[in-house]
Amino acid sequence: MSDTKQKILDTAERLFAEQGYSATSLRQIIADAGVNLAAVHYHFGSKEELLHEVVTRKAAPVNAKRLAMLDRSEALHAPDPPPIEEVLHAFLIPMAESAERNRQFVRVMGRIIADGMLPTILEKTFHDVLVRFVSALRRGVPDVPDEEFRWRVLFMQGAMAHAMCGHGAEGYFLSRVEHLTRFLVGGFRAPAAQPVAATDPVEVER
Amino acid sequence: MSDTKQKILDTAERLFAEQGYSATSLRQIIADAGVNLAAVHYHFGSKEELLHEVVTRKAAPVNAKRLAMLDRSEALHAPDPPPIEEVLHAFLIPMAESAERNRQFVRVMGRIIADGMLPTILEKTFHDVLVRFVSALRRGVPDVPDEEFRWRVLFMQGAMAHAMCGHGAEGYFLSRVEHLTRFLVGGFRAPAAQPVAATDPVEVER
DNA sequence: GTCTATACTGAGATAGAC
DNA sequence: GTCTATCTCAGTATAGAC
Repeated sequence: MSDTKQKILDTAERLFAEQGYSATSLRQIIADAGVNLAAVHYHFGSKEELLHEVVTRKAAPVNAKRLAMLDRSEALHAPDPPPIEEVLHAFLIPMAESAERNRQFVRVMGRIIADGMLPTILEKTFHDVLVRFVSALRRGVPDVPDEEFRWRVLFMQGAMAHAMCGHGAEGYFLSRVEHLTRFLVGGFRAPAAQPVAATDPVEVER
Repeated sequence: MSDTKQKILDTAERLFAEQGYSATSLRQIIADAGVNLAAVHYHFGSKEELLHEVVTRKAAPVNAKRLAMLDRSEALHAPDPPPIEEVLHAFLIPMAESAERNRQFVRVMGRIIADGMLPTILEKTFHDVLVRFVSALRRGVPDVPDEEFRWRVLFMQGAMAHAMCGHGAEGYFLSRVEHLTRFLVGGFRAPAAQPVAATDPVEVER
């Protein structure tokens, strides 16, 4: 990789982590990196593609570790599905460990979410991983109907996103994983389609 | 309210719902509304303030209904805390009903979240409501330690945010409320601070 | 008080010379 | 591959008409 490209990537990662994606202009990046503005578009095409490369460069090893942990967990319990605690751990712990080693990465991710770039980046970088983990979770809660399960996956994504960028994104990420896992396990294992509020007087009245 | 101001608000709400906040330029709004660019800054001061007024105009009655439902629920169960199912319903149902009547509002909210404007808008518009509901929830799960509870509130916010803007934001919002309530109740009532994965072989190995 | 016309600054993107 | 110059479009600010 050319020296120019490397400098752009490193500088962009630092500034995105410090200020967020939208708040960081290409002109600031190229000034700090000491390169020319057009070099960004030559090497990356656009600001969004630059962000994409910043993310994937760090996310790739995390995702590899996630899949490795999931593989082991599935092999260990085969032919039964692994308990969803383990599935969630396999997803969350590699990210948390990366966060301890490289504080900047998780901050970039948090900033992406806060900047609303999540859907674009998420689909490009995490699609394959998500598919694997969602199907593992699916096998772990066989009693939950399909539609309910799909909703719960969506709720889980929201909870994870907030967990990552929430206030105090500095502190011990591994302890946060424990909190989050307990919460998600409770949510996924909750009884499905029970008329929870059938006798709810507040609701009946409306 | 002046006709110009009204036209700007209506047009902005429609375009924000259709395209999102960042993707909608002030120039597009004023072109569609048939007013002058400077009128926006005269009446609202900035694009962000315009969004703020678009949101509060619709959110105010929703929040009022939320608090009314919570009041009734608390009075009904006093001196005991209301079950968290009812608290969550009191929060979610008014928004869902508003969504059925005015599809555009919930789409604006979803777009705000997707655009990352959530923290700013949320604090300004929903702060008081959030305080009331969080303390009601707190009383509903007395066994959960404080720190764990605070995390769960954060996870809940994330799940709610995703639930609102998630794919299929068109369909029956009220059924979505039921799915979400069950998930959140499960998460909040999950056993706290249990070493879920203490014997997790995948984790022990690291 | 309201609104119009216009100018200012900074953003991302691009064409073309070297 | 790299860089200069330029383009378009954004949000914002101001002067002044009614």
